[in-house]
Amino acid sequence: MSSEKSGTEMPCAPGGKTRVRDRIFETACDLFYRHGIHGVGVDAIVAEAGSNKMSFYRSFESKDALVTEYLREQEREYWAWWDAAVARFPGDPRRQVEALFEAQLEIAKSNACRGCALGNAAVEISDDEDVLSNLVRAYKQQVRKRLHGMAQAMGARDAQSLGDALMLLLDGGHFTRLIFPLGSGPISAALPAVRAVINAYLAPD
Amino acid sequence: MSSEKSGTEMPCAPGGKTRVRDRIFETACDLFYRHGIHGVGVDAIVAEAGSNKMSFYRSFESKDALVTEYLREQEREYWAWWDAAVARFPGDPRRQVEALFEAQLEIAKSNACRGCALGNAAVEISDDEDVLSNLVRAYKQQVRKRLHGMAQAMGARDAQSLGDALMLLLDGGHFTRLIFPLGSGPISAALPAVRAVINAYLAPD
DNA sequence: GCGATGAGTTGCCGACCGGTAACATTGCTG
DNA sequence: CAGCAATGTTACCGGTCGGCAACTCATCGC
Repeated sequence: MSSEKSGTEMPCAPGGKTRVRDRIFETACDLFYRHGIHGVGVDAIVAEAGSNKMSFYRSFESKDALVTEYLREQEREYWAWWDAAVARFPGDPRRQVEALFEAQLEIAKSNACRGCALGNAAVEISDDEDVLSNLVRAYKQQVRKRLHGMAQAMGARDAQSLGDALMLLLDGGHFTRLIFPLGSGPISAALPAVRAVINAYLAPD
Repeated sequence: MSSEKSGTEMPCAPGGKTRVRDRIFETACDLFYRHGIHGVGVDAIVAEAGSNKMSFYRSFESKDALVTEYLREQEREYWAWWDAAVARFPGDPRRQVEALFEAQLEIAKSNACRGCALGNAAVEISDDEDVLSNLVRAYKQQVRKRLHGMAQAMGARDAQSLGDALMLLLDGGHFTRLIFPLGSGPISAALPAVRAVINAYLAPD
């Protein structure tokens, strides 16, 4: 344990070769998302990935390290999704917010959707697990900050409040999606609600 | 296993005697709420309750049975809380909804608040755990139904949509409360958002 | 004082948890 | 082909999980 850290960067590193590490990681992400972090053991992961525990511990320091990486990956994907939705309407913050909720509804229609991975993790992890909870906290604060920024760009009367209201609607959609399948849940009412609160905060006093 | 079901109804049944079963149950509820269902073992419960495993299994059929009872109790308490908040403004559905969100904000100010126990359980339990997931599902449907009813009583243009929007705000508050402590989170923006969406759905169009 | 009942104690079970050692196998590359 | 790195196999460790048997102790009404 000196110069190299994990042997991930190989000299050869060919093209699309399916590394065992990647297979395990993707399987783990899938299982964590579907059954929760505490609900999935290392054995279940490697079995589902068609591998074994030794290969797991050659690629990951511990289960905890895997969980951390899982959350980081989820955050990465989430912001990529966010940026893609927002990028379609540059300079139009109101339309951007609507696009976010449209995209959320689209995702919610998938059977695999189980709401927000980061938010769900917040339910399972306790406050004394610093690394994980700080990660989730930072993510949520970033969501709040971005929504606040968009509300401000709209010229809202109280940008902080409008941003917070939008966040409630967003997370409400995530939370309810856990119970109501497909598009049958309250999440389908998100867009009109979004428009209503935006209108209220943009109305001339 | 024939006539009696659990031996709860005793012939003597004195006054305020602290039954071990009750002590264990209250401890379990507290721990489940704070650390999640999967995050608390039977040993931890009985240790915290100052009892032991045998006393536990004399009072409860299994941990699963305890969890079921925990969720039922949470539901009972939730509706009691709901009814109390609503009862202050009979015949005024709009004011009732506002009172609900006021009461939610009040609870959110407590350090012990970790959002919605039933909703949090939905994150941890998988769909194949029929008893639990059906219980949570029924609860959420009931929330939705009640909000729909209140929206209808207000004379909203689209009562279903308004009820769903309110539910998103309600559950959004629960979900965000897991991360943001005390009154520092977006939940403080719930009330103005509620008023905005209600206004929008009541506006003469 | 008696027995009934509730509750605590010790100890154990099989299963699974996260994690590891030693060894066998594959497969690519020089 | 040799050699080496990546992967798979088996067995194991200590700990904890949910759950149970057997015994003891305390209380309380008769």
